[in-house]
Amino acid sequence: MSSNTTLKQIADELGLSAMTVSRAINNRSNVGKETRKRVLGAAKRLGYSPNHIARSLVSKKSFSIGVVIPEISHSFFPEVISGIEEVTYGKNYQLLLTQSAEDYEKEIKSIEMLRSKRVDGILVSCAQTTEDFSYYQEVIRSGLPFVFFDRCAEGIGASCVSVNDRQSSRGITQHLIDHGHKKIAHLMGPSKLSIGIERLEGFKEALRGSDLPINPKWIVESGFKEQGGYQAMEQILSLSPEDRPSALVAANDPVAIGAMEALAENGLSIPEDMAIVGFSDDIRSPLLPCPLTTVQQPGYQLGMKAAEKLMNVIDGKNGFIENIEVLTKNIYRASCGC
Amino acid sequence: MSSNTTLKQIADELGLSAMTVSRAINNRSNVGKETRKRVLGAAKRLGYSPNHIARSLVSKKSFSIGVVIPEISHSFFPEVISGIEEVTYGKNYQLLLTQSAEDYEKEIKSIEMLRSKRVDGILVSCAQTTEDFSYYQEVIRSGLPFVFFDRCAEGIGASCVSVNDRQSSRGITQHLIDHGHKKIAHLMGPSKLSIGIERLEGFKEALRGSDLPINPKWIVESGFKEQGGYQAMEQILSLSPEDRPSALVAANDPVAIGAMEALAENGLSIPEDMAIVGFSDDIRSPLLPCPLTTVQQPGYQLGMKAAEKLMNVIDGKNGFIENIEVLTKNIYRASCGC
DNA sequence: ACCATCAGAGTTAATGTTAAAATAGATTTT
DNA sequence: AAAATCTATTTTAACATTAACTCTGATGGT
Repeated sequence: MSSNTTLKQIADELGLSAMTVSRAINNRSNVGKETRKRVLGAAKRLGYSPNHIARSLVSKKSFSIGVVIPEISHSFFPEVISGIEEVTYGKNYQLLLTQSAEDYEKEIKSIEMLRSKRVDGILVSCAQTTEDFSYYQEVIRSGLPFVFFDRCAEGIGASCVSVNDRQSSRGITQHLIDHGHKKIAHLMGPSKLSIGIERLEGFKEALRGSDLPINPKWIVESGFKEQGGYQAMEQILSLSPEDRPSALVAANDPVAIGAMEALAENGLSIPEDMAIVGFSDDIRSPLLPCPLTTVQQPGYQLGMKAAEKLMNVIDGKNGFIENIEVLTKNIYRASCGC
Repeated sequence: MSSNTTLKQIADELGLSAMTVSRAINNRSNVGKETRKRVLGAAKRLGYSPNHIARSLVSKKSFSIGVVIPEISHSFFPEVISGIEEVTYGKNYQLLLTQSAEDYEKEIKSIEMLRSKRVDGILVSCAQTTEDFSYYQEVIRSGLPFVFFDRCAEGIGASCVSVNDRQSSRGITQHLIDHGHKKIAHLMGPSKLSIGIERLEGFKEALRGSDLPINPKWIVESGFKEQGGYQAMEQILSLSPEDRPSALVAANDPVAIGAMEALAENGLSIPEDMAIVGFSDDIRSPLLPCPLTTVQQPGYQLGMKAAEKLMNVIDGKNGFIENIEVLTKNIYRASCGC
């Protein structure tokens, strides 16, 4: 931190007390007109910048909020961050952004540091590898405002803002059923995260609703990235042809894209040999060789809702624990057979 | 900020002074073995989290650095942020991320707040609309470590990390010339930013090098977004057919994509009626109806270099002002005629 | 002429932490 | 046995700001 002008320096220069200078600069009452003018002049001349750190120490308010995300360069998260920023900027908060890189250890270390920096609240989207939520619980119990978004841990005392995963998953699966598919697979997300569980449940609900078989061999954990999708698809393709599904619900678009690569390498065509639907409407999805049918998640809106909820918790108004769902929209392209 | 355990509380509980507790927790010398054990135990039990704000006030070091970018959801910037994070995380710094939304006012307000929060340094990529650099100069003069990346203001006393814009622009323009084009247009970036100027200069150098005409009507300012590209293209298409260029160098890929839309709407085909090259290798570029030839910018690497330079300035080692260039790579696809 | 009121200041103390100096007791050196 | 050294600890002050109180002199009403 570079050397900076202080209130005291301005005060000495003008023969005033620090308190009067503070009052003048913060536009409080009980400062003479002429005095205020002199103070503001000196502040400008000396390039005064109020020391927010000292201010925070006194006020116990940092006007920073921590944001923990798994990967910045996954097109969905920048959208969410934009939404968060939109809300927090309006309330004069700034974002301390940390990336977990899908690594639980790094996630914990980041949260610990954010807490140490006395952020006024934290927004977290869990890493793929997160399975132990005890540290979260400790933080939440300490009273630090805490809201999950997109990838949530449920039942540990924090609100969660996500899309209506179960319903959306059921809906997009139903769409494949409507196309006449009876053998449908699911490349599922991490089984410890709500998002993984909910999408799986929605998938199962749709199958059950149409009395279709739920084949455990057709449910493969794939994570959230292209490579996971590729590997999961290979696993499914290793089944004998008559044992193979005819359609596939992927945990998200990157996974679907990975799966498509595996199919292409095996000379199979979409949607004839295998219909595919994704989740998240990646920026690439409409441009793929076979454009991907998917569930559009309003990332920007989700970010806004999460930030609004956190602001409410911080302000102590409507800070109760709740699950907020943002509604998705199906985008029908060619990969489902439409 | 939620109520938190303090050193003093731990000290009182154990009948020690705050200083001893501080030393125990920070693993300093001159603390008895047994005492240290008791302190660490109590700290854990009480859920102690060191108050980084108080620490910063004393040490004049916040271990936060400010990052100001124009748009988070432009695929290039998340890459850069990842690179920055990679470097800063290793040195225990965290990122205060702010988005200017291409708005100069917001940019200034953000920097002012970052300065107030006493970040240890600032990384800035200028907004499109930034034309007045006097506030930057004031900040730089105040001694706050400051590094520009990607979109720089030159000659105002700060280092700049960018790609070799001029050379790259010359190279990709040359490629169009090699394809036999003689009438080449340029949709240029903002004329106040180094990136806009350098790419224009590189473009001109290539034309001059082959004794081709530089037609002012074929140089249109387009900003950095799809819409700007669309509008600029329309302007060029309003020229009489014999007055039109046969090829186009866009300021970046989004601009090229906007231009392609305008061409498609006018029933013109790429690359037959108009060859196009872009800049930045957007994630969409390989997937376009006519895949876009472009210049790949190593965003992650650029972010790393920028962060490393800033760390050096902060540490006072090799903090001299310099322009660092990260090298690009041409990606040849169909849009140039290849 | 007296008291109440009020604007425009100043003073003190507090925020949580750490650097630097001081102290007390034990151990070693001379 | 006195002096020097060392270890474990406490004390004091400082970081920049602000809340809460206090002080001073002017104004105004009776």
